[in-house]
Amino acid sequence: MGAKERKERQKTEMREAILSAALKLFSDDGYDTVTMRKIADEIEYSVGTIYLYFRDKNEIFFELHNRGFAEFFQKQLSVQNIENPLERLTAHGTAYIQFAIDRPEYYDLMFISRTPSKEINKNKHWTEGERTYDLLKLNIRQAMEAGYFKGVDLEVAAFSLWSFVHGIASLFIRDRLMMVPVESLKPLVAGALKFLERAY
Amino acid sequence: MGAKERKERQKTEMREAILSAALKLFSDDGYDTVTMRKIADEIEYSVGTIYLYFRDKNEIFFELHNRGFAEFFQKQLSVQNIENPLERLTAHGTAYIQFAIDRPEYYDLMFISRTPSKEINKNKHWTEGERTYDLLKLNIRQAMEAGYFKGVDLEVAAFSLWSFVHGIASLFIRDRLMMVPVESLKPLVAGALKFLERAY
DNA sequence: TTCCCTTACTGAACATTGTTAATTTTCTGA
DNA sequence: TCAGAAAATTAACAATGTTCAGTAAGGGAA
Repeated sequence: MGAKERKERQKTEMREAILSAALKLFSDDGYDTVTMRKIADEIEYSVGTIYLYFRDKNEIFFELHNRGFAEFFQKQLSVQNIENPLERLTAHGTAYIQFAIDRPEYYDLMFISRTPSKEINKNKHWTEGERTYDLLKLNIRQAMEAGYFKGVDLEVAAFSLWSFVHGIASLFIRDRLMMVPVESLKPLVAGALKFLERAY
Repeated sequence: MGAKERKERQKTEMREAILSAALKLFSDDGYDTVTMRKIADEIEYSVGTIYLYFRDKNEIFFELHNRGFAEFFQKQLSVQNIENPLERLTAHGTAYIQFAIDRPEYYDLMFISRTPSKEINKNKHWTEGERTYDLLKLNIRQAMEAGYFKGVDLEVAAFSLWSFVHGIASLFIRDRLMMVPVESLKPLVAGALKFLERAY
């Protein structure tokens, strides 16, 4: 009598297949070259079928945005075992930027593209973004307890640190660093993170 | 015998008209809603005509990008009379962010959108961006002479400061600041700039 | 097994986009 | 005035997201 359950399972499997296909295309050539027809070809169904599982293209990209965050959050957590709060914060920043470099399409979708922000604006609540922000605040709070950020408001510190790493990541991803030679990018980023420590 | 000259003038006037029309549409509803046909309607010519004056849509947006920079550079220069290097740098940052808030579409086109970066990549040289970057470096150098940024590399400092303000601007423009209430945005930005001063 | 209703899927069609090229209109200089 | 050049138009093309009438498949009851 598991007919209903099987139906459910098939439904999620199909959604899964669509998302995987979209992700594949998207990682290969960037998300603005992904078309509904290409996705349909990839899963070997017709275009119309996709619309039985997703309201529209935005919804697909919003789901991919969520997957990006899942992977991102893993990476973020991997530095949490570092004892020294200062070191941990900088490692946190490095991991952030490294994610942007390794997974530029994901980063773009999560923090730059307008595509998912329309979806986000509907519920007026960006769960994934907030979770990341909270982790950052946690690490800053612990650094504060260790004597850093004297006289600095927690919100201000979190906003500043996030803006800083996001600025680096998004200038890189959207190709606005032509004036710095590629080979000096890495030391520049490391230097910038060291520089920011002076404000801690 | 000024026929040739008149032709030239008419040509630039037409380009001008097209750019103005594009700018109008673009400021009203955002650049991704601007279509060639809407521009054509606006200037009361047919679509094809636009292609006699611009190679393609990218070229139009690249020109708008240049205009954005002209306005931007004006604003940037307006803080150059401030004597104190520290104050001047922070005013520089404030002016940067204020431009992004006042002219979000321009800022987006100049520093975020992929549209003009394709055009930029052709000559492999981003004149407008470099000019801005040089002004920033000038101000940092003068702050260094006044004793700030001890032991910091000029390139690192410039990269850091730019990333910082760009991070703020682009998170704002691309709607990724849902977790901060609108009313606290202004003090947050001011606080962030003050916070960064600690690293100077 | 057979029948029928629900569910799943298809694919042609639509409107909108940037871009092109053949055609028509306008201008210009002898 | 008129032929050649320049400017402008318009229909067309391919690609896009999305919809919907039609077709196929599935599954429970007789």
